[in-house]
Amino acid sequence: MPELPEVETVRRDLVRVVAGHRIEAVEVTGRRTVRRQSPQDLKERVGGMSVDSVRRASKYLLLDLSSGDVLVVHLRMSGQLRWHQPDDERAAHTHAVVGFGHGEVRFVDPRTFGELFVVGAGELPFRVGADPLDDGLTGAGLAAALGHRRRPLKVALMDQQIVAGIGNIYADEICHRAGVRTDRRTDTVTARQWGRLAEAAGSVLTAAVAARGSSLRDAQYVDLFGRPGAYQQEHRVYAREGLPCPACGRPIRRGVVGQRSTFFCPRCQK
DNA sequence: ACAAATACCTGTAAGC
DNA sequence: TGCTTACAGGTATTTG
Repeated sequence: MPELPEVETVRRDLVRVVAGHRIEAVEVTGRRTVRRQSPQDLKERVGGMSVDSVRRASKYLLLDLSSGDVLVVHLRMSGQLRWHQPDDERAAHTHAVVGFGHGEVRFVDPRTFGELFVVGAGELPFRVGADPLDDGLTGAGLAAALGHRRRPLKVALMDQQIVAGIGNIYADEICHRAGVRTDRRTDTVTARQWGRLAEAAGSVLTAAVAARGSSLRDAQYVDLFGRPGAYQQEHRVYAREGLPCPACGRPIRRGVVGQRSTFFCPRCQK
Protein backbone atom coordinates (compact mmCIF):
# COMPACT_ATOMS: atom_id res chain seq x y z
CA MET A 1 0.00 0.00 0.00
CA PRO A 2 2.17 2.81 1.11
CA GLU A 3 4.71 4.23 -1.30
CA LEU A 4 7.22 7.00 -0.78
CA PRO A 5 4.74 9.83 -0.06
CA GLU A 6 2.77 7.79 2.47
CA VAL A 7 5.87 6.47 4.25
CA GLU A 8 7.39 9.94 4.29
CA THR A 9 4.19 11.35 5.83
CA VAL A 10 4.28 8.75 8.59
CA ARG A 11 7.99 9.48 9.10
CA ARG A 12 7.30 13.17 9.64
CA ASP A 13 4.51 12.33 12.06
CA LEU A 14 6.84 10.04 14.01
CA VAL A 15 9.51 12.75 14.20
CA ARG A 16 6.99 15.08 15.79
CA VAL A 17 5.62 12.57 18.27
CA VAL A 18 8.36 10.14 19.31
CA ALA A 19 11.76 11.60 18.39
CA GLY A 20 13.68 12.26 21.60
CA HIS A 21 11.39 10.03 23.65
CA ARG A 22 12.25 6.81 25.48
CA ILE A 23 10.64 3.49 24.64
CA GLU A 24 9.19 2.15 27.88
CA ALA A 25 7.62 -1.10 26.65
CA VAL A 26 7.44 -3.30 23.59
CA GLU A 27 4.73 -5.86 22.92
CA VAL A 28 4.65 -8.29 20.00
CA THR A 29 1.51 -10.38 19.53
CA GLY A 30 1.54 -11.04 15.77
CA ARG A 31 2.98 -14.39 14.76
CA ARG A 32 4.60 -13.15 11.56
CA THR A 33 5.30 -9.50 12.31
CA VAL A 34 8.75 -10.08 13.79
CA ARG A 35 10.22 -12.87 11.68
CA ARG A 36 13.90 -12.09 11.08
CA GLN A 37 14.72 -12.57 14.76
CA SER A 38 12.93 -13.73 17.88
CA PRO A 39 10.40 -11.27 19.31
CA GLN A 40 12.30 -11.61 22.58
CA ASP A 41 15.52 -10.42 20.96
CA LEU A 42 13.73 -7.45 19.39
CA LYS A 43 12.12 -6.49 22.69
CA GLU A 44 15.42 -6.64 24.55
CA ARG A 45 17.20 -4.46 22.01
CA VAL A 46 14.42 -1.87 21.73
CA GLY A 47 13.07 -1.56 25.27
CA GLY A 48 14.59 1.27 27.28
CA MET A 49 16.14 2.98 24.26
CA SER A 50 15.42 6.50 23.15
CA VAL A 51 14.49 7.31 19.55
CA ASP A 52 17.21 9.69 18.39
CA SER A 53 15.87 10.24 14.88
CA VAL A 54 13.51 8.76 12.30
CA ARG A 55 14.68 8.26 8.75
CA ARG A 56 13.26 6.74 5.60
CA ALA A 57 15.08 4.51 3.13
CA SER A 58 12.91 3.77 0.13
CA LYS A 59 9.69 2.52 1.79
CA TYR A 60 11.41 1.43 5.02
CA LEU A 61 11.11 3.48 8.20
CA LEU A 62 14.29 3.56 10.28
CA LEU A 63 14.12 4.52 13.95
CA ASP A 64 17.62 5.26 15.20
CA LEU A 65 17.91 4.10 18.80
CA SER A 66 20.22 5.50 21.47
CA SER A 67 22.07 2.16 21.55
CA GLY A 68 23.12 2.61 17.94
CA ASP A 69 20.70 -0.08 16.76
CA VAL A 70 18.03 0.70 14.20
CA LEU A 71 14.39 -0.38 14.54
CA VAL A 72 13.20 -1.03 11.00
CA VAL A 73 9.53 -1.01 9.99
CA HIS A 74 8.10 -1.92 6.60
CA LEU A 75 4.35 -1.55 6.07
CA ARG A 76 4.21 -3.59 2.86
CA MET A 77 0.65 -3.76 1.50
CA SER A 78 -1.65 -3.20 4.44
CA GLY A 79 0.44 -2.06 7.40
CA GLN A 80 -0.27 1.05 9.43
CA LEU A 81 1.44 2.79 12.30
CA ARG A 82 -1.04 4.51 14.58
CA TRP A 83 -0.60 6.74 17.63
CA HIS A 84 -2.88 5.94 20.57
CA GLN A 85 -3.26 6.19 24.30
CA PRO A 86 -2.97 2.84 26.09
CA ASP A 87 -6.63 2.72 27.08
CA ASP A 88 -7.90 3.32 23.53
CA GLU A 89 -9.57 0.25 22.11
CA ARG A 90 -7.23 -1.80 19.96
CA ALA A 91 -8.06 -2.30 16.32
CA ALA A 92 -8.23 -5.83 14.93
CA HIS A 93 -4.87 -7.01 13.55
CA THR A 94 -2.81 -4.98 16.02
CA HIS A 95 0.40 -7.03 15.98
CA ALA A 96 2.91 -4.90 17.87
CA VAL A 97 2.88 -1.96 20.28
CA VAL A 98 5.79 0.32 21.13
CA GLY A 99 4.98 2.20 24.31
CA PHE A 100 6.29 5.63 25.29
CA GLY A 101 5.61 7.69 28.39
CA HIS A 102 3.07 9.86 26.60
CA GLY A 103 1.34 7.29 24.35
CA GLU A 104 2.07 4.34 22.11
CA VAL A 105 2.71 3.49 18.47
CA ARG A 106 0.68 0.52 17.26
CA PHE A 107 1.51 -1.61 14.22
CA VAL A 108 -1.72 -2.75 12.57
CA ASP A 109 -1.59 -5.02 9.52
CA PRO A 110 -4.46 -7.23 8.28
CA ARG A 111 -2.49 -8.98 5.54
CA THR A 112 0.57 -9.53 7.75
CA PHE A 113 3.07 -8.83 4.97
CA GLY A 114 4.57 -5.98 6.97
CA GLU A 115 7.36 -6.50 9.46
CA LEU A 116 9.55 -5.08 12.21
CA PHE A 117 13.16 -5.94 12.94
CA VAL A 118 16.23 -4.54 14.67
CA VAL A 119 19.71 -4.38 13.21
CA GLY A 120 22.95 -2.68 14.13
CA ALA A 121 23.72 0.61 12.40
CA GLY A 122 25.27 -0.12 9.05
CA GLU A 123 23.78 -3.62 8.91
CA LEU A 124 20.66 -2.82 6.92
CA PRO A 125 19.83 -5.97 4.95
CA PHE A 126 18.62 -4.19 1.84
CA ARG A 127 19.97 -1.86 -0.77
CA VAL A 128 18.06 1.16 -1.97
CA GLY A 129 18.58 3.31 -5.03
CA ALA A 130 18.47 7.05 -5.51
CA ASP A 131 15.70 8.81 -3.63
CA PRO A 132 13.67 11.09 -5.90
CA LEU A 133 13.19 13.59 -3.06
CA ASP A 134 16.51 13.47 -1.24
CA ASP A 135 18.87 12.92 -4.13
CA GLY A 136 17.00 14.19 -7.15
CA LEU A 137 16.87 12.21 -10.36
CA THR A 138 18.27 13.17 -13.72
CA GLY A 139 17.38 11.84 -17.12
CA ALA A 140 20.98 10.83 -17.69
CA GLY A 141 21.08 9.00 -14.38
CA LEU A 142 17.91 7.06 -15.14
CA ALA A 143 19.11 6.21 -18.62
CA ALA A 144 22.42 4.92 -17.29
CA ALA A 145 20.79 2.84 -14.55
CA LEU A 146 17.81 1.48 -16.47
CA GLY A 147 18.27 2.05 -20.17
CA HIS A 148 20.26 -1.06 -21.03
CA ARG A 149 17.65 -3.59 -19.93
CA ARG A 150 14.50 -4.93 -21.53
CA ARG A 151 12.02 -4.66 -18.70
CA PRO A 152 8.80 -2.69 -19.06
CA LEU A 153 9.38 0.90 -17.95
CA LYS A 154 6.94 0.68 -15.08
CA VAL A 155 8.64 -2.43 -13.67
CA ALA A 156 11.99 -0.63 -13.83
CA LEU A 157 10.66 2.46 -12.06
CA MET A 158 9.40 0.24 -9.25
CA ASP A 159 12.83 -1.44 -8.81
CA GLN A 160 13.75 -0.20 -5.33
CA GLN A 161 17.43 -0.97 -5.89
CA ILE A 162 17.57 1.63 -8.66
CA VAL A 163 15.01 4.26 -7.69
CA ALA A 164 13.68 4.34 -4.14
CA GLY A 165 10.05 4.70 -3.21
CA ILE A 166 7.96 4.37 -6.39
CA GLY A 167 5.14 1.80 -6.28
CA ASN A 168 2.12 0.94 -8.36
CA ILE A 169 0.18 4.19 -7.98
CA TYR A 170 3.01 6.63 -8.53
CA ALA A 171 4.60 4.65 -11.36
CA ASP A 172 1.40 5.12 -13.36
CA GLU A 173 1.09 8.80 -12.45
CA ILE A 174 4.73 9.48 -13.32
CA CYS A 175 4.51 7.71 -16.70
CA HIS A 176 1.41 9.68 -17.59
CA ARG A 177 2.96 13.04 -16.67
CA ALA A 178 6.03 12.14 -18.67
CA GLY A 179 3.93 11.01 -21.63
CA VAL A 180 5.52 7.56 -21.85
CA ARG A 181 3.80 4.19 -22.08
CA THR A 182 4.10 2.07 -18.93
CA ASP A 183 4.93 -0.99 -21.02
CA ARG A 184 7.73 0.59 -23.04
CA ARG A 185 10.83 -1.57 -22.83
CA THR A 186 13.47 0.50 -21.07
CA ASP A 187 15.98 -0.03 -23.86
CA THR A 188 13.63 1.86 -26.19
CA VAL A 189 13.06 4.91 -23.98
CA THR A 190 14.65 8.02 -25.50
CA ALA A 191 16.93 10.50 -23.72
CA ARG A 192 14.18 13.10 -23.93
CA GLN A 193 11.74 10.69 -22.31
CA TRP A 194 14.17 9.80 -19.52
CA GLY A 195 14.46 13.52 -18.85
CA ARG A 196 10.71 13.92 -18.64
CA LEU A 197 10.45 10.84 -16.40
CA ALA A 198 13.05 12.20 -13.98
CA GLU A 199 11.22 15.52 -13.80
CA ALA A 200 7.81 13.86 -13.44
CA ALA A 201 9.07 11.62 -10.64
CA GLY A 202 10.25 14.65 -8.71
CA SER A 203 7.14 16.74 -9.26
CA VAL A 204 4.60 13.97 -8.68
CA LEU A 205 6.23 12.70 -5.49
CA THR A 206 6.82 16.20 -4.12
CA ALA A 207 3.18 17.11 -4.69
CA ALA A 208 2.03 13.82 -3.19
CA VAL A 209 4.09 14.40 -0.04
CA ALA A 210 2.64 17.91 0.21
CA ALA A 211 -0.84 16.36 0.05
CA ARG A 212 0.15 13.77 2.71
CA GLY A 213 -0.15 10.80 0.38
CA SER A 214 -2.95 8.98 -1.43
CA SER A 215 -5.84 7.22 0.30
CA LEU A 216 -8.00 5.01 -1.88
CA ARG A 217 -11.59 4.16 -1.16
CA ASP A 218 -10.74 1.36 1.23
CA ALA A 219 -8.82 3.92 3.37
CA GLN A 220 -6.03 1.42 4.03
CA TYR A 221 -3.58 4.24 4.12
CA VAL A 222 -3.97 6.81 6.86
CA ASP A 223 -1.32 8.78 8.70
CA LEU A 224 -0.11 8.25 12.28
CA PHE A 225 -3.26 9.94 13.57
CA GLY A 226 -5.70 8.08 11.32
CA ARG A 227 -6.19 10.88 8.81
CA PRO A 228 -6.35 10.10 5.08
CA GLY A 229 -4.18 11.81 2.50
CA ALA A 230 -5.52 14.02 -0.27
CA TYR A 231 -3.34 13.29 -3.30
CA GLN A 232 -5.89 10.82 -4.72
CA GLN A 233 -7.82 13.92 -5.78
CA GLU A 234 -4.93 14.80 -8.06
CA HIS A 235 -4.52 11.36 -9.63
CA ARG A 236 -4.69 11.64 -13.40
CA VAL A 237 -4.83 7.94 -14.23
CA TYR A 238 -4.64 5.62 -11.23
CA ALA A 239 -7.97 3.85 -10.56
CA ARG A 240 -9.65 6.13 -13.11
CA GLU A 241 -10.58 3.58 -15.79
CA GLY A 242 -13.19 5.02 -18.13
CA LEU A 243 -12.90 8.55 -16.76
CA PRO A 244 -11.58 11.28 -19.06
CA CYS A 245 -7.86 11.95 -19.22
CA PRO A 246 -7.32 15.39 -17.63
CA ALA A 247 -4.95 16.27 -20.45
CA CYS A 248 -6.84 15.14 -23.57
CA GLY A 249 -10.28 13.92 -22.50
CA ARG A 250 -9.92 10.39 -23.87
CA PRO A 251 -11.07 7.62 -21.49
CA ILE A 252 -8.37 6.22 -19.24
CA ARG A 253 -7.72 2.55 -19.87
CA ARG A 254 -6.70 -0.29 -17.58
CA GLY A 255 -4.21 -3.02 -18.39
CA VAL A 256 -1.66 -5.26 -16.70
CA VAL A 257 2.09 -4.63 -16.66
CA GLY A 258 4.41 -6.74 -14.54
CA GLN A 259 1.38 -8.54 -13.05
CA ARG A 260 0.12 -5.24 -11.64
CA SER A 261 -2.98 -3.24 -12.53
CA THR A 262 -1.93 -0.36 -14.73
CA PHE A 263 -3.84 2.75 -15.75
CA PHE A 264 -2.87 4.91 -18.72
CA CYS A 265 -4.05 7.31 -21.39
CA PRO A 266 -3.87 5.69 -24.84
CA ARG A 267 -3.38 9.07 -26.49
CA CYS A 268 -0.99 10.96 -24.21
CA GLN A 269 1.49 8.15 -23.58
CA LYS A 270 3.80 7.03 -26.40
C1' DA B 1 22.53 -11.89 -15.83
C1' DC B 2 18.04 -11.09 -16.48
C1' DA B 3 12.93 -11.51 -16.83
C1' DA B 4 8.72 -13.60 -15.43
C1' DA B 5 6.01 -16.07 -12.24
C1' DT B 6 4.89 -17.23 -7.66
C1' DA B 7 4.24 -16.98 -2.73
C1' DC B 8 3.12 -14.67 1.37
C1' DC B 9 -2.14 -13.16 3.86
C1' DT B 10 -6.89 -11.10 4.89
C1' DG B 11 -10.59 -8.11 3.60
C1' DT B 12 -13.66 -6.16 0.39
C1' DA B 13 -16.24 -5.58 -3.75
C1' DA B 14 -18.25 -7.46 -7.79
C1' DG B 15 -20.72 -10.90 -10.15
C1' DC B 16 -24.01 -14.57 -10.21
C1' DT C 1 -29.55 -13.08 0.67
C1' DG C 2 -25.66 -15.89 0.14
C1' DC C 3 -21.78 -17.94 -2.42
C1' DT C 4 -17.67 -17.58 -5.45
C1' DT C 5 -14.17 -15.07 -7.62
C1' DA C 6 -11.09 -11.30 -8.50
C1' DC C 7 -8.31 -8.04 -6.72
C1' DA C 8 -5.63 -4.89 -3.40
C1' DG C 9 -0.59 0.24 -1.97
C1' DG C 10 5.13 -4.76 -1.86
C1' DT C 11 9.00 -7.60 -2.00
C1' DA C 12 11.67 -12.09 -1.56
C1' DT C 13 12.20 -16.22 -3.75
C1' DT C 14 11.76 -19.51 -7.37
C1' DT C 15 11.54 -20.74 -12.16
C1' DG C 16 12.78 -20.32 -16.86
